Amino acid sequence: MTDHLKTAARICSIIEQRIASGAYEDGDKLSEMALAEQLKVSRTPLREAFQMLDSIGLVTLIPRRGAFVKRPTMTRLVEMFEVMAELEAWCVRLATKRITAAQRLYLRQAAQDCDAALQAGAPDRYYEANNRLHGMIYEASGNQVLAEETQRMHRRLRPFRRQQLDVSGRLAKSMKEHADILDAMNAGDADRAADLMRLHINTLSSTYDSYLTTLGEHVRDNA
Amino acid sequence: MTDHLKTAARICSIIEQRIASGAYEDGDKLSEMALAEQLKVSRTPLREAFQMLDSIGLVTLIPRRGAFVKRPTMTRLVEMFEVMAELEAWCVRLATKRITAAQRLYLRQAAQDCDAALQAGAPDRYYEANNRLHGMIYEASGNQVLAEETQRMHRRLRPFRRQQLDVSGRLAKSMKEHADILDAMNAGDADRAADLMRLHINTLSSTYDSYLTTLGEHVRDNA
DNA sequence: TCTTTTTATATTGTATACAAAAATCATGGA
DNA sequence: TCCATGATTTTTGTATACAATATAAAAAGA
Repeated sequence: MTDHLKTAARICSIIEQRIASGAYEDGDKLSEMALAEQLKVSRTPLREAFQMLDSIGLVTLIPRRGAFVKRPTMTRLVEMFEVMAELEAWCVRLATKRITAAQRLYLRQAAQDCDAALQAGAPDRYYEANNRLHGMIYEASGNQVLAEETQRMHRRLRPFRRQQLDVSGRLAKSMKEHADILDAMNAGDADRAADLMRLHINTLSSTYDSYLTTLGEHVRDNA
Repeated sequence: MTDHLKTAARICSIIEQRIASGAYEDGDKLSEMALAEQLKVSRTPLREAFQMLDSIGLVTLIPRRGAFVKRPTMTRLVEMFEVMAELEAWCVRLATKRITAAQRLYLRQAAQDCDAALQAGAPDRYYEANNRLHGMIYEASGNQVLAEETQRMHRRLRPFRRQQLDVSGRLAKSMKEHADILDAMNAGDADRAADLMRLHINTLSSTYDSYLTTLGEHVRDNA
């Protein structure tokens, strides 16, 4: 293998997308032999991928029985966003108080890169800069464990994210929200920064609404 | 294998304990062949265990190079407790508003079982009932994802927990704190319940101080 | 003697082989 | 016809084999 970037992770991403896109339905059995042949890998790295998927809650591994698709319901997706919003809000609250001068510079740079990518209409660059901006806030929280957990939750939401161009000026709105959050941070207003972040994540979550249609599910009036 | 309870998890626990106890030092290379022979398993389940340990941050997996022990520093352990405290506080805040009648009953039962085990001087039963109590609060939050993440963090802290009998009336103090938290929940005072939970976790964290000595590390005046 | 290049050894990543358990199918009885 | 029991086939869990890379050791050159 010249992949260098391990096969299991690649397989994991593929199956992830299939689950998110609805190619697999909830409860579907993932046959090792069939998938191994289809994806041109042996069972060993495939089983590794299954474990990854299990750890992010997209499949259920039942001993001696196999891997079964666990497609998140809309309710569960909302719950993931609730957790995400709260984690990020906490990060930004801590970061407001603890951020270093260097981190502040990197953060400003990431925000500028977001802006530039938006102007240039380059969604890939926007995506990268946006991740860098959020990741920098996690780090600036000064709590490495919190940063890792938040990053993990971010990663878990990724497959359900619409990777589309800017529809209805959503990205522009995000930019404005970023600016407001950074302003609150610079002003040292941790509570406001946290509240703004919560709103920001909720705004993002609305872009996942399309998931609902592919799900054919009624939203429970919970959460 | 008649284990039924998968070997990888068992291996994972063993290595976990070795790391926590200081049998392995930070940075130690975990040789697959050597460990496989020592633990009487093949490389396959051993590598599974390595991945588990990687996912809970106790080893670093470097491609084509191997698994290396990543022993948490005291700072990191404190960070884990910070996250734990915040997650549990959030759980109890939500639970105060959302708990069902049935869950309230189970919660009360778990608290009584804690008490009974304490009176009987049965640490194993206390341990089980205590886990049940906390787990019930996670569930009662009504956010399944939050509950899972909190449970996960609880699991991660387990190897660093002193599994000792009641020293200096610590368990009795815990009991009182449980009672106060449940009182606040019953009174519908979410903020107070959350604050009390934070204090409760911080009390628990002090019992991990012994880790410091085995670590031979100076606590940074951070966090 | 020290550095660099080449060769040999050891270790990881992946594929395959084998054993045990589960699922499927078939047969037999009520 | 339906259910139960037993044989057959799949499928999973673990061990091993093989290929590719990294580590070490040795040899050559400065």
